[in-house]
Amino acid sequence: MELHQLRYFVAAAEAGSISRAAQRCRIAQPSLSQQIKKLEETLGAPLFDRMGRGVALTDAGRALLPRARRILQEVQDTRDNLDTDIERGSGVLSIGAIPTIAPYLLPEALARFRTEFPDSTVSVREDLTEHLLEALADNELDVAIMSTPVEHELVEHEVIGSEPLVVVAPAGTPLCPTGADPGVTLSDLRSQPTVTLHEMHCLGQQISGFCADRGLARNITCRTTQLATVLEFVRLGMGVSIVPAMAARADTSPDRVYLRVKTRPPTREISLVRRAGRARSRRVDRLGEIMAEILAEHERT
Amino acid sequence: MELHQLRYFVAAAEAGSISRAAQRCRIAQPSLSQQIKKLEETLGAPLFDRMGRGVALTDAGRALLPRARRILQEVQDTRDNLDTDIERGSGVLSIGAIPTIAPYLLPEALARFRTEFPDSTVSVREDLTEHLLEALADNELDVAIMSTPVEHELVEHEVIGSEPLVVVAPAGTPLCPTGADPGVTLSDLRSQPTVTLHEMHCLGQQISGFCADRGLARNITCRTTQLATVLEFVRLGMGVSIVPAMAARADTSPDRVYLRVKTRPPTREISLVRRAGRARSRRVDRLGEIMAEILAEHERT
DNA sequence: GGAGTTCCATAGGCAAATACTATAGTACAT
DNA sequence: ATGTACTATAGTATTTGCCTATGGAACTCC
Repeated sequence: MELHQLRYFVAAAEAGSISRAAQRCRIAQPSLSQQIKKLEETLGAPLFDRMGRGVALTDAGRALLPRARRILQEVQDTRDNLDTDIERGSGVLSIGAIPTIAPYLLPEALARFRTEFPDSTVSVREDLTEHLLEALADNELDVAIMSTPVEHELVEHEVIGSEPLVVVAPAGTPLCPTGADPGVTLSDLRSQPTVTLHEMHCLGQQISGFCADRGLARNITCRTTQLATVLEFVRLGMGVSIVPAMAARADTSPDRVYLRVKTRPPTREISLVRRAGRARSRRVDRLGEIMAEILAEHERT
Repeated sequence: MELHQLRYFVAAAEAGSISRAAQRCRIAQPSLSQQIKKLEETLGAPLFDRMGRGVALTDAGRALLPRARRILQEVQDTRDNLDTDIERGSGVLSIGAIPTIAPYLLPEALARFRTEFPDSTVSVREDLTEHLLEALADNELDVAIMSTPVEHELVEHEVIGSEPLVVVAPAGTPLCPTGADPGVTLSDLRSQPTVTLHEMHCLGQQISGFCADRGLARNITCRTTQLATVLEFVRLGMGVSIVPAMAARADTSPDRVYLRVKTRPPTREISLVRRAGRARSRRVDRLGEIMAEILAEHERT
């Protein structure tokens, strides 16, 4: 079954004549006859009654006609609307994000994104940096959001913002005696029991790095693989921790307090990562801008 | 844009590789490359990013993918379901009927028909016998319901029933003095003012024929082109008339009485008429059976 | 009723399009 | 740096669709 065969079939059905249909299709009559015949052979049923004067649909032809029209219409629609579809960002976009960013940045970003690209379907994958990089290299993802630096030859990144890491402590912690300035220094944590994120997360590694850099040997009592678990331990008074500011923003519990680091505050850099060599995607570009805006808003407040 | 190009495109998008897609499509890799290239040219946009290791969709490719899948699905559905569609009588059937039958027989017949062929679309044309015959000859109609005899070389008919013609008179007419037997003879009409249907209708001609046959010279006061108009004149006492029994059945007015003709009652024969040389249509056959059933029911009551 | 016209099917040739083999070029992996 | 995997290109073979010519059947007109 081929598209031109369907076209010829519909033309013949509408014209009631193979000759006239051939004229309208601007081909010779035998060509149209031949293609109709082929179509009948592939479908296994005669489509027309031939009778000297013109042709008339059989039951099979009557059944095929609306289907053929629909298929041809879909093809025409594709031709007509593909440019618009591209413009409007139709189709599936696969986005990756690391677990310490995804829940805090993606919902807001994708909400704004969807208002701009209502026809867009987004597929989100939440995974560790290294897995996301592999997925990008394998073209399974169109873009990923993660924290730089990243190490991968096939991948290129674009910094879209940064955010401070802050100290989280149980409410009523002796770390913040005065209400005037709730800041701390990292060395204030030396005496504190500490809950920390597993170093499988890049954030866990970054935090370890900051502490080592500043000569802080932490008293780690617990190491978990989810930020949500870290926060729950903190709430229960098991210790303090260091978490990204976006996690602090999202926290509504009265049982935890967040303290900024006064001197040399640690930060992490957030980047949009793409497979090198791929054409720019309007939607990916725009998603990066949206996330940059959100991070900038965070920084201002 | 061709179906095999869409197939190759979808295969390449799903495989993420032109080589693997070619394997799955059981063609050589350069052939698939070439067809993708042609598709890109006709659409005016690159569909893939090529990068040594596999291919990845561009914005245009992402937009095309769902449309291509839909088209291919429609084609597959057509292959898979055409036989079922034929069986179930899908598609448009064009039916003709003369005006003195259509309103009395078609609604009931098509109601039953639709319960048997719910996917069927029916197009009804109401016209005079000669026009219907032309339409049949031109294959504009699949079948027509009319009163035999019909004169046309290209057409064949099948009698599906017959019905008596009855006398209609204003309520309180002196024609039926006794309640015991409401029948009349045609010669009873001799003294009556008469309303009659125009002879453009075959029924009008048939009635004239009957009267002439029986030596009845009518006193025609009015000649109209619609049975409904005839009946209205009768209601107002302008005269009596002769109408088909199916019109009597449909009449609920208390202002008219219907009287059967006792001796040599006139009847008309009702037939299913088709273009000669066309393959039998299950739906047309069944429609004829349904109408025959209805006419038989009429006769019994 | 017969000649002419119209229409569809078949046959054979031609051109275009598609598929194949071979190979070059590029990116990635070891 | 070499080898492997993948895509693109070139050239050839084959298929396929379209064309012209023609035959046969049906309808029309005289």
